[in-house]
Amino acid sequence: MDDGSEITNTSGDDDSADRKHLRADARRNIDDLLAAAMAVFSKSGVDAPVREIAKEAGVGVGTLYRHFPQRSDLIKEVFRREIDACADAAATLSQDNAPFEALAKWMNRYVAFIAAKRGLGAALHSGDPAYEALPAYFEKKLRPALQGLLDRAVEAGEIRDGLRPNELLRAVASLSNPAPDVGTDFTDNMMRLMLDGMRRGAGDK
Amino acid sequence: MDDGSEITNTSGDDDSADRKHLRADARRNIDDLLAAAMAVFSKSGVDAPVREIAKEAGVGVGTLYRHFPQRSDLIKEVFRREIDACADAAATLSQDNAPFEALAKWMNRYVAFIAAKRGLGAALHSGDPAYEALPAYFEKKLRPALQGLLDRAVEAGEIRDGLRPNELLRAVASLSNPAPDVGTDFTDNMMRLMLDGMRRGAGDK
DNA sequence: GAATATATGGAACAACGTTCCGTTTAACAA
DNA sequence: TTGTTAAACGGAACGTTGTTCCATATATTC
Repeated sequence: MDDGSEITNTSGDDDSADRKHLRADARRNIDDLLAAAMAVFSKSGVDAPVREIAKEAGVGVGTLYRHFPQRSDLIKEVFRREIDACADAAATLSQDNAPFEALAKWMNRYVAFIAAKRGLGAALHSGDPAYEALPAYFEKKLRPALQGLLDRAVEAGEIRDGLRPNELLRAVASLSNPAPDVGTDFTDNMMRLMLDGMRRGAGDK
Repeated sequence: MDDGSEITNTSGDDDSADRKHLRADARRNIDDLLAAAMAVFSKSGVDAPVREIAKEAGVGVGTLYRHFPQRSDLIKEVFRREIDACADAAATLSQDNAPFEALAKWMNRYVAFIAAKRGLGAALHSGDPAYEALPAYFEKKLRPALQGLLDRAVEAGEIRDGLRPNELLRAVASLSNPAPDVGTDFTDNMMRLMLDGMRRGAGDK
């Protein structure tokens, strides 16, 4: 039943075990490549040429392919890290803000993450099996993060109960990938609308 | 205000005017190319190589590019024709069937059209300006077609009033582009559900 | 049937993802 | 420190893509 398409199976930090018996230059190059890929993707979209990423990282394409045998492996790893960062931000925001404030800030964080990824949606729906595991990872990490924020805001009586995190995530993802005919602040407006709608008693007169 | 990205402006058949002063072999090759493209797209998806289409049509790539200066021009023309055919089917179905039956059959026709186009969704959301005009053409041709079917079914008292054709079209398009984790008959099931829900008094007990 | 504008085919180009392999270098034992 | 060696490196080279170019072929017209 293992289709081999799971995202690098890192429950916690067991990839640092893999990294331990890597040569020092290899570890450094992997880090440089991921940083370069992140920069290039946000500048030129996920369709950016492999050579551009290698150049930005200051390594040859051979080195890139040694660590990421396929272009999609690099994309997946970058997204995995960004998803993790986005999920982790929930805890931090929750500590530093009032419940609803934390929720609102995290939603905007999520919007920024999705919106910055030009071409990600296209890649996900391309039918390429290399990306099949990404949506599952999205949900696995992001749903609990959002769930925690929702629970806290519900307990504080700031938003209403029964909101389904998966639906919110999907809705935001759709709204952040706007059609070409709508304005740029469309997403912001819809987000404000959604957040207002979530407030307790929003339906009352 | 003309952004030059409109779909070939064919109100009626004014492209046959263009075709008139084309050489006979050119006309024949254009037809062969469109037929070949249609066949290849449905067999290998819209990402199929240009050379494969040229070979299927029995012409050189030079000939293909003479008539369709960009790959996307060929794609757009194929879809324009299929959209037209789908819209025209509404009138035929309306004549040969009872109102609700015609509506149901047309919806399934639309589902088949969308589902057969592997990679179309990705192309539409790719951000490539070459495809920007397609959604508008979708709506322009398909909305009136569906509107007519809805009106007739409403007048016959078979479905309820107030259904918005744009929403139905968008919903069906989304449902026909299923995520990889759902089964193949997902779309059929959802379509049946929607059609049942449209029936007059579907909400009653 | 010649003259000519038009259309054709496929070699050639640039850019892409990916592979290959001669060279370099980090790691470790002596 | 030095020598040995497995690991990692860089970038030329390959195959496939979209697109361009132009010498050749062929409808069309008179």
